[in-house]
Amino acid sequence: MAKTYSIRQLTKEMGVTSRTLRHYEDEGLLSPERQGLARIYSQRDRARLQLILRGRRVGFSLAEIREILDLYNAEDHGVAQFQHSRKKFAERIVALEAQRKDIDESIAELKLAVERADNFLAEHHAAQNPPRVKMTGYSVMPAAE
Amino acid sequence: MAKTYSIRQLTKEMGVTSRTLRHYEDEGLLSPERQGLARIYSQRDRARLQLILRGRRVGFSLAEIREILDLYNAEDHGVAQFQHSRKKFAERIVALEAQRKDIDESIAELKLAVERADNFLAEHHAAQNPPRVKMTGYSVMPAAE
DNA sequence: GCCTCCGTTTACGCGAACGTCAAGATGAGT
DNA sequence: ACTCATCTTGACGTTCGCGTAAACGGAGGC
Repeated sequence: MAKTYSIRQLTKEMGVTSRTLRHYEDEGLLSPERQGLARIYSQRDRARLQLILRGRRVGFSLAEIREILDLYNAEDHGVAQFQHSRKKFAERIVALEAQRKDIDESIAELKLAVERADNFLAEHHAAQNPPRVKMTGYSVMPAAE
Repeated sequence: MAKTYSIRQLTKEMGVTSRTLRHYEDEGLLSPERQGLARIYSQRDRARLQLILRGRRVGFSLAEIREILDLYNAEDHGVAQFQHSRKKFAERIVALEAQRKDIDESIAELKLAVERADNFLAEHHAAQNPPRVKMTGYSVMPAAE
């Protein structure tokens, strides 16, 4: 028999609440089997959940995630549908690459900020009780553009 | 005289509405000067706005952005404050790097999906009117884990 | 004087993504 | 049979990030 999961198991493993899983079900992102009332999650459900959560972490809305999942999930497609899917996927890729650029830039800026803090702390390590200090040189903002 | 911007100019340049700028001001993210009632945005305001918008694109909440901006912006810090800032910045960097990993994985998966679509379309290009086709091999989901 | 922009404040509204009760079903253990 | 944990289905509440009127204030052109 294929391995299955209770709702509790899955919430603990994935770090979400049961409410979240039910919400995803309401939104059509998951559709676990039932044993009576209880939900029984399959490996496939678990895999979908992982995709959903990663989608969320990269900023997709649940509606967007559902769309992607539907495109993946289709069992019965014509050529036109495949072309449509391909196009959608390609669009997502472009958006994600732009987002990665934003992230890289943010990281670079934060690293600069860390460096400046380190410099400051190094300077004022020997000095005892530096009572108050004005920011030197670099103004309030990192250089824009 | 340093260059300044009206609210309209800034909205057009940045692709946001005036409501958004006022909202950021309400939230303490911007504080443009005034000429009477009218807002006058400086270069610094513009730079901050760019940071805000990029922050939003990478998934920061306005509260988080304000915190980062405040850390940047402080004019008068003690050693303890600098240490605190440094720590916060470092945490953000770690989070962003994790996020970049998620993005890279998402991109990789979407590229696979595009490839599969291309394969399908190549196969069924010569064939006329492929009426209906079942997904072959790869199941509903990409391999989990 | 009046129109037309561009700007302002105040404030209610909204969709997304859940949180948070309330009230009950179901099975396992004693 | 009783308790207990774990599940269920509503259904209203909350936070965030603005959208969207409503109502008004100058400044410039005709």
